[in-house]
Amino acid sequence: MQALGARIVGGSLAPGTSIPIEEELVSELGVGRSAVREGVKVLAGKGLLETRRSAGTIVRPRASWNLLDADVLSWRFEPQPRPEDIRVLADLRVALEPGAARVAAERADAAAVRRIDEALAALYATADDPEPFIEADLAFHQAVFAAADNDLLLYIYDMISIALRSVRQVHTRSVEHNKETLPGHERVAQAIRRRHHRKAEEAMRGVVEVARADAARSADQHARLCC
Amino acid sequence: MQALGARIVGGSLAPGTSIPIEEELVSELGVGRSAVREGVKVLAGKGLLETRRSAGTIVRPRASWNLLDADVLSWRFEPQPRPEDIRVLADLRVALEPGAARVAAERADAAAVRRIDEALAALYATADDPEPFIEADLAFHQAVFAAADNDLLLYIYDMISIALRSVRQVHTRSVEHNKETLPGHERVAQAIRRRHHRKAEEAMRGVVEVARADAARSADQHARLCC
DNA sequence: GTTAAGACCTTCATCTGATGAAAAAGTAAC
DNA sequence: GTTACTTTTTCATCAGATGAAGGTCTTAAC
Repeated sequence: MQALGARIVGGSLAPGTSIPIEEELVSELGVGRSAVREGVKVLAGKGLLETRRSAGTIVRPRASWNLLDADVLSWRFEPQPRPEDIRVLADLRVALEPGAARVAAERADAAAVRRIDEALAALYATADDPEPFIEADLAFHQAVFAAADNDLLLYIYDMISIALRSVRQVHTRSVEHNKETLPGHERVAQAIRRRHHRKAEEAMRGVVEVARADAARSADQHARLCC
Repeated sequence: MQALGARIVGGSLAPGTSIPIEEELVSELGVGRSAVREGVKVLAGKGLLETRRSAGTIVRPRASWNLLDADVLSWRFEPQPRPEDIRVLADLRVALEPGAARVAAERADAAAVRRIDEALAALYATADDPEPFIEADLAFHQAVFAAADNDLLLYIYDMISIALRSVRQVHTRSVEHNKETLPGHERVAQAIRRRHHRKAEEAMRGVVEVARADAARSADQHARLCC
């Protein structure tokens, strides 16, 4: 399943083409027919494959893939995310997070606010330490999504955080840079605490717009350095 | 797969409990062991199940389900969505769509703008006809998401539209009501056409806030009528 | 009585072989 | 050239066997 999935999402098995027949996969991957069939069925369940009797198994068009499946996201971002994917991710955050912060300000109960404040404290506590800071950052944003009391929204953020973890190595975040982001996060937390949805949204927009600009810059540098 | 998935998402197989062993499912569902195993594997791929050797197969906690999987969403919203799920869906649109419209205004190319205008025309053309109007409405919002040039965002909307199709029967939309929503949609299209991201966002917020208020009202009425 | 090592049992994991069904491809008749 | 038939390919499903991993139970030593 992993082998096939990574090949499809990675692009070496293009949509529309048919994958080797069961028997060939058995010998190629060195497993039994049952294993092949179960793997193919799982990938079909994720929208990557479609099996047709007597016509083989073909790779479905990208439009029908479960793009927000944890495995599919990993195969897409894991080894080295493409610059285009980094843009997509940054844009998605800009589109989503301000609105999520707004709903969080509308729906947050006392416990949710407390968890956001704790996450904010962890952010301040780790500002000098790049690695833990990234985790604290992810935890802060997750706490905001959790405050919106909406499992679909929280699920989307969890998938985004999978991708963000893969992208973070591209970001060359300095300690100074981390500290600069603290006031923005503080404003988000404060607005949610005061149930001020407009301010929560604007504060979060500030945070993710900065992140998007950073990502664009990092992607540029990265492209210049390695190519 | 369908039978088990619907039972899990529907709640009659609670998280943490173990499902019947393979042999029992074989006789219960009237299929072979291979079919059972393939189905269980697919559900495991969607995060609903977890198999452990010698310990049976258990239902995973809700937090690890692929909530934005098309099948999982169908099982959740299909027969009759719960009022709580309608709220979740309406909140998700409020959180997501204004931001998506903003990014659409930033990224839309000429072809994307044209497709939005076509969808808008279809909206006007079907305003007197409730059923086609709903489809035109879904198509308009999809065109906006498509304009953002972001496959993850578009995927999220496609999943939302699956849920919206199930919810629409709850909405008792009148022809007058439909016509009242036209100016809002017009404003969204115009703002995107003019690449005015702030206005696109505000216009879309107006549209989805109205939809949220309608949904809340309909859910109330529905609850009163049937219980 | 307590404890720990060993046998045993349950259950999923995987392989293999066989049969069936559906669709495509080839073939022959007209 | 078209149509109807046959063959082949390939997935769908069932059934049986073996293996591995984890839990449970017995039993014997202390």
